Amino acid sequence: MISENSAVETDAGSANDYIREAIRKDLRDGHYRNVHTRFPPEPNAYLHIGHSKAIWINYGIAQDFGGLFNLRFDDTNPEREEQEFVDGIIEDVRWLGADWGDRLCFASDYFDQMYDWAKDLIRKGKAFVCDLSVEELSRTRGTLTSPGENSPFRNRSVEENLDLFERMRAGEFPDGARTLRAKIDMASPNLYLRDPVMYRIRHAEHHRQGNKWCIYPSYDWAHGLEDSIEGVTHSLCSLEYEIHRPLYNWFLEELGIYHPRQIEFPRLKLTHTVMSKRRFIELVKGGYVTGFDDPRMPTLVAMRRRGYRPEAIIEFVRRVGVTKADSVIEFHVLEDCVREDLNRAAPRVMAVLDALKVVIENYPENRDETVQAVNNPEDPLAGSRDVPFSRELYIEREDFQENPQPKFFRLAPGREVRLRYGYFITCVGVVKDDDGNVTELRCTYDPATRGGDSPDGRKVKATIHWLSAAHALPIEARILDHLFKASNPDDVAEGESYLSNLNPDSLRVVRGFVEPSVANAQPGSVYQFERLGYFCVDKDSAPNALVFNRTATLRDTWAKIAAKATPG
RNA sequence: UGCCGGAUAGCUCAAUUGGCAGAGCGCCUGACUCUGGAUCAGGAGGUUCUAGGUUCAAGCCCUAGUCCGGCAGCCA
Repeated sequence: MISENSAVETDAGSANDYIREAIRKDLRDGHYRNVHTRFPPEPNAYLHIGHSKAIWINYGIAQDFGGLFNLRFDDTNPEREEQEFVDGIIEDVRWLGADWGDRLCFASDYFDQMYDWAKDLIRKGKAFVCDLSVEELSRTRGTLTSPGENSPFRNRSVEENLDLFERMRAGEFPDGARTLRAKIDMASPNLYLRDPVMYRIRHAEHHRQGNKWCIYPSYDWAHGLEDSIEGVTHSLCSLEYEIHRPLYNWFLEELGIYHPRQIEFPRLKLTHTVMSKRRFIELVKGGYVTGFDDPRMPTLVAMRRRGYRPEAIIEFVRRVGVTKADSVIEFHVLEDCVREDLNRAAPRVMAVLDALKVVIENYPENRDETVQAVNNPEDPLAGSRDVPFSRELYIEREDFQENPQPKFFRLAPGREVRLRYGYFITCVGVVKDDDGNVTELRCTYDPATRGGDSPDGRKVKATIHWLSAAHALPIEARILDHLFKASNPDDVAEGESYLSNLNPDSLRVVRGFVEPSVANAQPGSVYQFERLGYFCVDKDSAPNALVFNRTATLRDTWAKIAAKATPG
């Protein structure tokens, strides 16, 4: 149980923002005795990264104040909603770590109560049945700068309204024939107060209610009621509902029922992506991505598939914080959170994505051995593993330059480097094909440097990753980049759509190799391929055909050094 | 020619009641290192949108502007 005092005295965490501030004041002033929030998605799409902000704010605040959090499906429009999305959303919210206890709620469960309350409003003379068509209603609503006009049906008697409303519910009228409207003020500067629609007729099957109803409540009518019924204290929603708040309050006041407080916050916006259901569908239908869970999409299913962990997403929304300013966050902030999380958690493994063969000339032909490799230098408990070593190896083509540029410290003719956890090797020869392409390196190794240390104390300037060619497992690596090349996909020339900003290189498929220790890795497992980045086993992966998504790159300081060293 | 909201470092955000404008990321420099990663240390970076006003004192309060965003579904 939440006592009055415990709620007030609870340390609201390190986060301090205008919402928490307002809640603290409400508790201090005795407006509410506890804190109860909710996340109310409509089950008409998969959740995206933007929703994680709403979840974090609602759940995080409930947590901070020792309060309760509900997961509620705002399923008031049967034409858009499906069970598939209910299931998907539940999975996503749980994955993020929000805990709604036994309070999994559905707005549609309150339809009876809402209907009764609507009749109360009719009896009070505060609602009426209107016969205007969509077009007529739109025309008489007025504009942003001019008042609307009263509906000719505005002064129907209570009896007539009640009768008509009951017949609406009974299914006597076709879709769109009539609506129930609140009677407020057609001259209000706030358009949402100009006799808003409370019920519309929709002869449609609801994913939970079946055909029980043919009238459905509108968002404005339903939402405050849902909050009130559930005992929500603070209804935290995004900024576009700010202008709806007077209406939210009006319904609760006219009904005289328990009155939660609505507070708004700005939506999360990210560069290099889009965040609307309509566009998700366009991207999928147009074949620009493979589905809602394509790892390039900003949906949570996609990010999960890509290897992002909930810890990283929570950290991201925490960093973004809560303010009233509407803003766009750089995508790299998210990536930085992902890197920070994975650096801590991901086991290291060696993989070569652009293989160059190396033959160790002084290593016996028929021998192989194993060397010990540390699984995660950030985590002493992660232990170590055996990695096979033999005469023929693969290294990254990029780790060799025949004519090394300034500040390039890796392999070059005559130069010695360390094979990570292996031996020091020196390049003694370069084999080329007829076109002059390097096809193979001839090297020697120093047996005394086994494990990577030289007994004579000599240093090498670089350590590179490698694979024993005979033991390496072939993999497909999907190198992912921003879906849109422009920071703002809507930044396009006249007549063009955001689709012209699609990044043609957002997916590059590469054939590479990985060490045998990951042979049985399950989809979802994330590794750091040493020096290459973080990679996650994709769901398309099979035991003999491993597929990895590149979750994120490492911070690439070499790219900066190379750029500086290159003239021009 | 409406209503509502916003504007502080490159970006995202802080700044008790009006009381020395700070942090994270990014950037630069250095240290260290068996990932050119990570980590650590240091540094640069501000006319707090503009113009007035109140005050001992203004990012904060007042006035007038400027710019940006949202709003005219029987969507949520």
